[in-house]
Amino acid sequence: MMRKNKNATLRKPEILESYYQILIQEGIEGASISKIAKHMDIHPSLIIHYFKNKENMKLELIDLLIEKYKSPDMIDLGHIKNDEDRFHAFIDTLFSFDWSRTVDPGIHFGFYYLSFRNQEIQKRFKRMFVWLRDYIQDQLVYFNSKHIINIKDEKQAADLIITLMEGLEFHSHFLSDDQSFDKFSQIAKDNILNVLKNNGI
Amino acid sequence: MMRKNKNATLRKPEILESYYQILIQEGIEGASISKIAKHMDIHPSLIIHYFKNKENMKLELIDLLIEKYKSPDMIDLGHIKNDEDRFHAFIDTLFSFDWSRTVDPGIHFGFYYLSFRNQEIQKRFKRMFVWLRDYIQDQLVYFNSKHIINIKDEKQAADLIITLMEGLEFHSHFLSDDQSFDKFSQIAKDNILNVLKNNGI
DNA sequence: GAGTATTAATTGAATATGCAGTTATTAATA
DNA sequence: TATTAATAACTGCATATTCAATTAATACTC
Repeated sequence: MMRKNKNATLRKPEILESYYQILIQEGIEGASISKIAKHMDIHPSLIIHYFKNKENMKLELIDLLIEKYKSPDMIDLGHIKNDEDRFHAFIDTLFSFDWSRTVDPGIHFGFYYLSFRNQEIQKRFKRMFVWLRDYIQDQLVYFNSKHIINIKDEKQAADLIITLMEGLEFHSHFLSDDQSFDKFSQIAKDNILNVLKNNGI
Repeated sequence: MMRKNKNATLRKPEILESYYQILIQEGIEGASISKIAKHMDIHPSLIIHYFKNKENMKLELIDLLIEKYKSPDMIDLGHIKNDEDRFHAFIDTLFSFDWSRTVDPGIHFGFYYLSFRNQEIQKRFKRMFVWLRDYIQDQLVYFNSKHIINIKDEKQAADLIITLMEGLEFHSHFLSDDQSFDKFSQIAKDNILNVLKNNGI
């Protein structure tokens, strides 16, 4: 059996991808180094070789997933020239099923949970949420200046949007019967549009 | 050293309380049977004796915490006779720090997370959220009939309130600087009051 | 009410398993 | 040849759970 040697730039993403898959199947508690290794048909030590320890691997995966979440092609709406249209596309994207599922919600949740006890993980998520808030705020400032919306405090509005976005995740997980994400997301969107358009904040 | 024997009705809640404490300190991954036993100064086998296995113990703790969350003294506002006052007290309670912290948020989150992979846990939380939604809906129906609020769809309004409540938890965890829960909760409340009072849903 | 049988609570010791991580060795590559 | 990739074998440790033995509390009888 020929042994294929690869280097870190190839191997590390491969390992992280397998880690992610095992994570989906087995959860955080169940995703052990040996299971990942078995899934890749390599020796467990090789994973240690590349990441030194499990904690590092975990953090690198979180970094990767956050970058994936920030995925530019989803939120780049520059091709829509009409401001009103672009505004609606913007809101639609924020509350879209696709974007909320760029990362498996179970995994997302798991890492959120870990952030309560792990400062490094918390730091990363805080950074991500601040990035998101700032991004939304910037957009709102623009749309406000163009009188597409009518608000006084763009930062507060951005906060409210994030609150609704995250609450929606929750809600659709626990109160869903069937095709509920779209329905709930519509309620949330109607609400936020009402706020933004009619000087509600 | 005298050994004090207790019976199941005393011992089981004791164990669950210790489990909860260890859970806060060590997280779900770290809360092992032996750690719980050590904390109580009893033998690990005794825990198995009462709960048969760890999974059962987990489920029983979740049931206990959910009952705690439904704590009637916090949401029983019958003593407030004026409808308008009671309505505001109702909203204040839903978005209050105290209620959201009846259960340690880290633990709450941890079990939410487990519900993605554990059907039994998911069932319990779904039941809890349906209970909460129904409860809120009933209240809204009453306040609507008394013209304290003005809405068309009480169920949708209840859904939106839960979305905001849960989103608030999130938000305050990840976007907090200092005294932020109250501030964010105020934004959420202002928003929902605006919706409920002005026929926004 | 003393003594005894029964049941429940508790412990002790042991088991098998899986875990993350270490060290040493071999193979490929540049 | 030097460096990196990969494996192999192994360590120590913690885990949940089992089973048998022991102690305490309770119920029953004389």
